[in-house]
Amino acid sequence: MTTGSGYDPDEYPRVAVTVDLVVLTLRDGELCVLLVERGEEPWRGARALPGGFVRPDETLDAAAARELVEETGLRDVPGHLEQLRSYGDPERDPRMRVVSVAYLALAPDLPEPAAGSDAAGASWVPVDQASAGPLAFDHARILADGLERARAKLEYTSLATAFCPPEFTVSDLRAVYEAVWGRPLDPRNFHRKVTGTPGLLADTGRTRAEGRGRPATVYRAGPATGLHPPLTRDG
Amino acid sequence: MTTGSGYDPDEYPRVAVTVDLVVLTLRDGELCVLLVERGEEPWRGARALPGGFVRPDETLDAAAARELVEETGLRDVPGHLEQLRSYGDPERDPRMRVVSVAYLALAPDLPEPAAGSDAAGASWVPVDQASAGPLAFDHARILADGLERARAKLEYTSLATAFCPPEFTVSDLRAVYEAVWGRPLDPRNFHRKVTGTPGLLADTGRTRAEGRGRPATVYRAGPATGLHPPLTRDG
DNA sequence: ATAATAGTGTCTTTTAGACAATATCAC
DNA sequence: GTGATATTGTCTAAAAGACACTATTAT
Repeated sequence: MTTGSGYDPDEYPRVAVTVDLVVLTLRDGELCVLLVERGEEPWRGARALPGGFVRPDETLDAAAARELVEETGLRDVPGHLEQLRSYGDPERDPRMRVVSVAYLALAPDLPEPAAGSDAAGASWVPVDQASAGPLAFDHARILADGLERARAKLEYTSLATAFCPPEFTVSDLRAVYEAVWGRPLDPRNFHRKVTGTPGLLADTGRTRAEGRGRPATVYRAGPATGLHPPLTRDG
Repeated sequence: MTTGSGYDPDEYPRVAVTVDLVVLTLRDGELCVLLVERGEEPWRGARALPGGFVRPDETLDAAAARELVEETGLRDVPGHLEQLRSYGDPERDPRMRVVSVAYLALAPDLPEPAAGSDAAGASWVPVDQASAGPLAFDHARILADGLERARAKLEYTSLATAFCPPEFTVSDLRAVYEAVWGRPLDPRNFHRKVTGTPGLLADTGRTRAEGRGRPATVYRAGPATGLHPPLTRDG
């Protein structure tokens, strides 16, 4: 907005603004996205990203945070939430002009949305399956953009810790990278890398035994937000 | 958009959607941004980013491209145009709820907008000055986000060539990096780096003498879009 | 003991960055 | 010639990636 000559709100076309969410989590070492099943036309029965209208006095970030809480059925969703990009092709929704501001959320392993709650109908779907099957509207494109953003940001930020619970081991963190990037990493080089990045990990002084093998040191996320130098996914 | 139960368009608040442009160019080796002076309230007399309403049957990208042409007064604007992010705080425009989808445009040295044209009132302002002085609405924030995006993308993409005319020398390209990052780079290491990146530069076989010194080889932008490995600005 | 996972050390290759040296122009 | 810019080469330090090796657990 703008230079333009005076305008009357009524001159301008009605546009609806929504937020759509790409919510990613790790379940059993697999990267999953939260999808809902549409109960009505258009795209009745198809899977879609969760989302909804932005309310009159709400910021875009607040609308995304509200939808995230509503659709997961959790009071407080830990992790990370950031704006992804906006989608506004005139024909993306056949009912009216809808501009959607998409958000990317990353969360640690969350429970399956409860059947009785508002979040019923939402479920975690492995991203490979979600990307293959059809999705409502332009949500396949939004999901692809969200995945690419997540994959890229793991390279040069500490974002992977958003997929972990408050306390985690280096192996937990490596499992995040392997799931998001879809390829195995060398445990020894990975360990040296992340423990050698100042401020990334805060040692709790404790260890945790997970079945066989030497117990792993337990860390919390440190204050660092960037990775210098970055981890690389191409290799 | 989503899951929700049926809705009537009239239930939802009227929202205006605009595009705002952060148009960057190099003038005399200085990074400049295109600003307009507002002729009316609110923010009458203040400088603002160019922008305008998205038309009913227009994609967001098309609206941004149209505004770019209108505000520069050029038929065809070379360079690069990409979506930056959206801004939708309820109070960002006192007149009504306005969600702005910001775009980032990078262009080679463009002429001063002609006084008689539609683009009159627009002018190129050095970014240091634009960032310092007040801007209308939340445009200071949008400008800062655009600059950060441009600075970051020079590291790992071939975007710098968008600031150059179709044919350019390695020195021209280096001048882009130095202007955008605001720091000098070693000409020798820079030369080795960019000429050694496959697909970044296409040799025209010609050279060009610019005053004193050995004539430089003239290149065109090659097919490569990414830089592997990246150039680094912290270094 | 054996298998499994955690963590350390070592080596090679690649790259960044500093900077010497050479090439080709204007003057 | 001198001075300026372009381009190539050389050296050092840092980092990536491969992988041997040690540490600590369960069985």
